[in-house]
Amino acid sequence: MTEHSKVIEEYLLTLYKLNRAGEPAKAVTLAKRLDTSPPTVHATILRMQRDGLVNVTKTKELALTKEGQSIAEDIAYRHNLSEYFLCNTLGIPWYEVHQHAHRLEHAMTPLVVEKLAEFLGKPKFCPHGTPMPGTELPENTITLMEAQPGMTVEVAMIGEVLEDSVDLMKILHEHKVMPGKQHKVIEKTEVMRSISLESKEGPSSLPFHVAEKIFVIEIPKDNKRSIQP
Amino acid sequence: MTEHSKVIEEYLLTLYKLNRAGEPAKAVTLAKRLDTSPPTVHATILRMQRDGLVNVTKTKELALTKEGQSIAEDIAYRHNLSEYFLCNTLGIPWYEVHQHAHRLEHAMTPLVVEKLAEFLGKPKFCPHGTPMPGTELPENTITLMEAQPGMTVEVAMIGEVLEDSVDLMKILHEHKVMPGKQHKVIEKTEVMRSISLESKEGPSSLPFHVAEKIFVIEIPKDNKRSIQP
DNA sequence: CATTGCTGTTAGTATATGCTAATTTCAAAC
DNA sequence: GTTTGAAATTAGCATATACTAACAGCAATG
Repeated sequence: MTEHSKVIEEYLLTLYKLNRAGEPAKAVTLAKRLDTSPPTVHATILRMQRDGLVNVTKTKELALTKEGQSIAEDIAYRHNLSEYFLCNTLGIPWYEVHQHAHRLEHAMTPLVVEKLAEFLGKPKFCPHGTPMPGTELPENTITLMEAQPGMTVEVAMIGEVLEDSVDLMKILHEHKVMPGKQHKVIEKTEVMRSISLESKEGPSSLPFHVAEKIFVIEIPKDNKRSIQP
Repeated sequence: MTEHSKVIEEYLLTLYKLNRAGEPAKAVTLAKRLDTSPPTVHATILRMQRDGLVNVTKTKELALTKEGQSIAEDIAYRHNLSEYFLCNTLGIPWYEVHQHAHRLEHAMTPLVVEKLAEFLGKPKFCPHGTPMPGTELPENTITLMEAQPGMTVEVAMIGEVLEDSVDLMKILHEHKVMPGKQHKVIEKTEVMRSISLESKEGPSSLPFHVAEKIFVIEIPKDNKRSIQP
């Protein structure tokens, strides 16, 4: 487990997140996510292959090697732990922590990670509800897109893709669309391509492409208890 | 105040520390401190001049510009704040924190710095006793080299140069030569080129070149109160 | 004053990371 | 099956950061 540059760590983390989101890990996707030109991505992937971090399949899919996977999980952990710290210890709003954690995740030594995890009480989820590597969302998690009108749902996780836009995150925050909060699904209108919700804090409306990236758990009507602590 | 690379930040911080230690800031010194070849240092300094971070005097002294100085102070602050956090919040031994802070100092956004400072209660000194930029050691601070046999002194600061050697730091720790601890100066032997001390925890002996980098305050015999909290 | 030696500088390379423009490849669509 | 368009790749270039080897400059020293 050699030391890798910030750039390589970013590539690894992005591939890891694509995998978890079930999206195909191709070079173009990386280029878009990382806002980098395709030739640059190409060159970087060559180096990563050379260094045994990824394999490229015949269909040009990028697959993390054992080593690549393990490093990626480590980075994801550092990222999520940082977010948890920034939010719960320093009091930085949950919808802003991503960008700051993005810097810290590459600067934490193993000892710092270990001590920080202990200090925080070994949290299992980041403030966006993303499970730390090794932890999974409950089996019955669905996307908000899959929720039916009439259902009451509790937000479990805000998909990591959404974290990149602070503006969007802030809107989610204002409408209390955040982990642990419950909302009732009012309707899904094809014309508007949006879903309307209703919560204690008031009504809100989310476009389909956002709803697809929000993960929720149905709360049976006779039991309104929160699931994720 | 543009964004600067880790490398440039390191150069700035090193120049800042040389200034504070009263050592001449020449290219060779940088090369030694940063463990980098002279040509590399040369090239980097050219870029730093180009970017308005340093000026080179006729005598080849490197002087930070206003901007360079202000960035350097910022980095020093992030470094010291990180050390304080790692030591006092996470419980990492004071003699080990330097290396870990060394990574973090380049990864903290202004908001994180601000919130962390608040969380820690705006400390004025790092665990080695180094004052944060804007703060100074007491006027009557002297180096351990300057202390005379018979004096009782309280350690105020372990010079930053010493922090680079964890082994040395560990030894200082074992002999309780650390900020806030009192020691009695027993003798200075030219032959051994070392100073012997005596504290509640027992005797110790420090070579001159180390004693030169340890800053202490004389404690009058009729008043054994600690000075720096 | 000439020599010695540290310091600074040039020359020549190497690698990682980035770009644009141009070209190739390949599968999907007509 | 040929066309077409996205994806991958190649070519050519730029910058920051590193190195070694060689050389220049200048002050201290004999």
